[in-house]
Formats: sequence, C-alpha cells, structure tokens
Amino acid sequence: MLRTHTCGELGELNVGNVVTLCGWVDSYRDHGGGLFVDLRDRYGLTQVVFNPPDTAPGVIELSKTVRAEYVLKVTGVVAARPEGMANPKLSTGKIELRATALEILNKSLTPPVSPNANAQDLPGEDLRLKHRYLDLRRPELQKVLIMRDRVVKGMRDYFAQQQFIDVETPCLGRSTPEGARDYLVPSRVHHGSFYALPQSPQLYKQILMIAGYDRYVQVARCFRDEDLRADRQPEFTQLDVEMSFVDSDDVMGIIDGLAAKLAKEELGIELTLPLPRITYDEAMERFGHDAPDLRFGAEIVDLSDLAPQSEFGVFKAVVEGGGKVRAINVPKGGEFYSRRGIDGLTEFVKGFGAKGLAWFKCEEDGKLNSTIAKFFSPELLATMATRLGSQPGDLVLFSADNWEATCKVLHALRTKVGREMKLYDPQAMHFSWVVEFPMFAKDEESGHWAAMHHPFTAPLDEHVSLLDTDPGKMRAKAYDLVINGSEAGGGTIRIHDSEVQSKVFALLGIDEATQQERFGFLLDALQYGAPPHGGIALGVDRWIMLFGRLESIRDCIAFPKTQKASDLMTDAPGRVDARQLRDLAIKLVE
RNA sequence: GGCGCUGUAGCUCAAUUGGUUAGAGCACUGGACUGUCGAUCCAGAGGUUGCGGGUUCGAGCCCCGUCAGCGUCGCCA
Repeated sequence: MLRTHTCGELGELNVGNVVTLCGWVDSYRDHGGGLFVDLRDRYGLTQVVFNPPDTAPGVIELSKTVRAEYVLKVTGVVAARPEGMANPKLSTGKIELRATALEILNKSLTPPVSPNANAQDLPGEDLRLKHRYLDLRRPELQKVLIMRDRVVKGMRDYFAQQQFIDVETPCLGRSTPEGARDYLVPSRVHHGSFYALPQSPQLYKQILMIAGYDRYVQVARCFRDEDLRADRQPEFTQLDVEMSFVDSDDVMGIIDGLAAKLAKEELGIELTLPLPRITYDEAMERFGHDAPDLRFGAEIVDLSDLAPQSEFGVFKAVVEGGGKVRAINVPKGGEFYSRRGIDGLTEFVKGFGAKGLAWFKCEEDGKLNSTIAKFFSPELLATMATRLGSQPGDLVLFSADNWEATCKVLHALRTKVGREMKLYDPQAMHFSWVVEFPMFAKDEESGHWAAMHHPFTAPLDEHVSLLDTDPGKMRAKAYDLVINGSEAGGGTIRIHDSEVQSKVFALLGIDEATQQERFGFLLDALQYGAPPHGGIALGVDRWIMLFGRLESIRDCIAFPKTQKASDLMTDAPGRVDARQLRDLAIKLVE
C-alpha cells in the first residue's frame, strides 16, 4: 500500500504518528511562506501543511506546483492544530498533517467538473456525464453509491438468511414481442436470428421453481428499449424474487420484512407491519392511479350525481354521455393558487387531454368564488362542498370526462399540487401495497383483451369462473409495492393449472401455435410437476432514488445514459466496422 | 413521434425595447503574502454567443431549420 491511512480517519488519537496519505487535491491555499492542501479521498478530507520548519524547502517548492485534482502521496507527522485553528466542518478538523515528504503521483488537467463544487455551481448534467470520473468524485455521489452498496448487500443478506438461493439467469435470451420493446443482439452463427436482452428474468425464475429451487433471488440487470424519464433508464436493476408453495400474502410478507429492515437501517424509520394494502379499484377510485402517493389526502370525490343538477352545460353533457364528474379538494389551495396560478393548472391539464379546468375557491363566508358558480344553486354548492369536505380557503378542482380520463387528470393535478404546496413532509417515506389488479385490459386500438401484467398471472380463486363470462371484472393475484407514489416493485402469483392457462391464452387471442413458439418451453415445463409459485421484482434503482431523496435515477447509477440512451462518456452506441456487420450478415439501409 | 425549457469564456451565470469594444464570480497564468480552510491582495490572458439559414441599417436577443441536454405526453405486459 502506498498509504498508511485514509483521508477520513485521522484524529487527536493519532497526534505524533508518522503517516502517509494518498488522495486528490480538493483545494490548496498558498501563503507564500507555506501552503495548505486539503487532500481528499472517498473517506474524507485531511488538511496537509507544507510549512517550515517541519517541511524542507525543496518539498515546499514542489508543493507549490500542485493544482486541483493532482494525485499526491504525502508523508508527515500528525499534529494537533494550533489553538483556535480547528475546523469544525471536517471530521479530521482537529488535526493536520505536517508534511515531510511529497510525491506527485499524477497531475491533472484543469477539471471541467469540480468535485468540490457546491450545488449552485454544479456544471450541466451533460458535462458531468461526459466527465463522469470527475463527477463520481463528488462526495454527494459517492455517498449515494456507498448507500446503494449497503442497501443491496442488506437485500442479499436478508434473503440469504431465509434460505433463498441466488441463481444467475442468461442475458442472451429469446425475444417475446409482448411488453416493452426488446434490445436485440444479432447472432453470428444463426444469420437472421437475434437474441433479446431480458426485460426481466420472468420465465427463467418460473422454470427454477419447477426445477425445485423453491426460494430464488437475483440482483438482475434488465433492459427495455423504451423512451426514458427521470425515473427510467434503458438498463436497470431488479431485485428478482420467486417462491414456491406460496400465495400473495406470503410474498408480500417477505417483502414487508425487507422494507422494515431497510427503512430502519438506512432511514431510521420504524415501519408498522403489515404494510397497508388497498385494492387497485380503491386506488383508482380514491386517487386515480395505481401507485397513489399516500403521504397526503386531497382524495378524489365523485360528484356525477350532483353535477348535472346544475345549469353548467359541460357537466350535464358529460354525465348524460356516460362520463363522470369528479373532483379533488385541495386544502388551502384557494390561498395558494391565484387566478394566474389556476390558469397554469388549466394549461397543465390540457397536456393530459382535458379541454379545460373547472374550479371553485371556497371563501370565508361559505360562498364559492368561481367563473362557473353562477350555474349552481347555493344549496347545490353547499351539498357539494360538504361531500368534498371543503373548508374556507380550499380549492376544488374538477374533471369531467370518461372515467379513465378523470383518473388521469385528477391524479396529475393531485400530484402536482401536492408537490407545489408541500402537502406532505419531504422526509416522510410511505410504503404500501396495491393489490388485486385487473387481469385484463381492453386494447384501445384492436379491441382485444391484453394481459395487464403478463399472461401467466393467476386470477383470484373466486374469479376463475369469470374467464368465460366477464373477463373485464376478473382480478389477479397481483401486488405492487408503492413508495411515496412511485412504483417500487410488483409481482404476481403465477398460473400453475394448464387448463386455466389455456383459457387465458385463448382469451388473449394467442393461438396454440403461437403459444408453442413463444412460451413452449414454459408450457412444457408446467406439465412436469409445477408447484404453485409466485414472486416479485423490486426496482433497485428506484429504491435508492427514494432512499436518497434524489430527483433523478441517473444520480444513483454510476454510469447512466441520457434521455436518448447514449453514454456521453464512451459515446455509446457507436458505429461498427463493416467487417463486424459482414460477420453478422447485417446490411445497413439508407 | 408530440409539447415545453435550456444552450454566451474551461465552469456557473449576466448583458435594458434589436443598438458602441459581449461582462462578473470561480478556475487558469504571473506576482505579493508565516496559519489558511471555498484564503486574501495586485496584474494578465481567455469568446465562431451550439450549428446552418433568414429578417434588419444593425441580431447573443426576432423567425425557420438542425444538433445536444433536461422535463413531460404517447410508450414502458
């Protein structure tokens, strides 16, 4: 080792020791006679002093050539700082290293990204991604990656203690056209054939259950070639779990324990178990979304029965057309949002397909201030206000449309006002389950039924018979874990009954030949003694993002990609040689 | 694919209604300084205003296109 200690561990107990530190120059202060260097590594900062008489003139001369991000090896004596010179901002602030020897291990160009920059001087993200090695030197980012290491290790330990086995599954697999777009890998040996990178190890883990590995876990990289968002990357990490001889409660119970352990260890939060559960139907009715943020209220209230009693044409027309009039009551929203602010909300909902935004401000005298108040009788307004629970100063926001559209708009509004008005404690961490998702959803374009989760999802036992009569009413043994309104994981109990499986395929319009071609291996395996089984996958990146209270998933991934899925550091994806294409029998068009 | 925001010195930003030679802080270079801690002080250097076109007597600013980054809708079983 070139060093005897790290830059974060020396203290008063080491005074008098001769030590050697290695690290990067975080900053330097040249005083003419002597020079101070704050030396940084991932453990901390230590002040190094190059000052006579401790430091020889030649060493001082060399020290004056150091610049930001030079890599130094410094030997010296640990000394208590002079009276009144301690720096309370540093954990090592009571001591300093009086240098006797200096070796410049490496120089650095002037860094375009300063690891010690404060938030307001932080360079643009494109530059940080291009010089990611500099960005990753920032203590904030190091803290996150170190936390990530701890959390993932905590996950692995937790499952290992409960007899789960970590089994690796292939990255080169078979494309299944359902779901997200696949990343494809051309085969050199089989011209015209392609592997697909896994969107998740779903089918493999089911095979492992059939193979008798009744408790499986894997930290698995997954790939989806879809457009990106602040919380989505083209490759991401799932904590993938599958268990045999279980029902929904067993899987959720295991994850409850994991959540409690990690929340306590990382956040110091005691979760009450079992974690709260609401059904999908209830989530949609009360919050308009299948991953509601339960940190605050402002729940959706259905006013479809009252609204048409007004003279407001829009409301009447929507309800007569089979639509809904629903609203949220925003506490103190009338004080928070000016008319101009409400105009902003109106523009906002137009982005979600709404034609406009009807609203009421509740005044102190019990009256309602609104451009549409004149269409409502005082009695009707009072009835609506009562149902909404409105208090003076509140703001009521309406959505009148088909049920799905009101969900979308009101969820978007609720989320936006919740964030803007800080309706919740930013430190709060709310875990909950959303259960009993629909088995099927009608595809708008084709009119065909599509699996809401995947075609192997088991229905609730009491809903099996609905397969023949009313598939839209069927609910699944499916459960999503929601943290602060963010989908942090999801899973299902799988179908292990071949008769039910066939009926599901039939409903989805997947004929026997297609079944065999796409999932033949699984359908075969299911006929050789498949145990009842189910599992879940947790979004590791999102957990880290939430635990670290980060705004972007890119801030918890060492080498993330941009919105267009490029890596600005390596310039991936890149062009390849004609030779490589020839091997693969691929010709570029245009 | 749609909508929106951003792009000015190495970095973070400013530049009045379209108007003289595009400024500041940090970083950088040279100098001063025996205790600083984002050191301080003096001096200096540093610009194809992302790129291409247009309007105008005149464009960093207006218009069109394009590239890149970000946010978002669609998309993500």
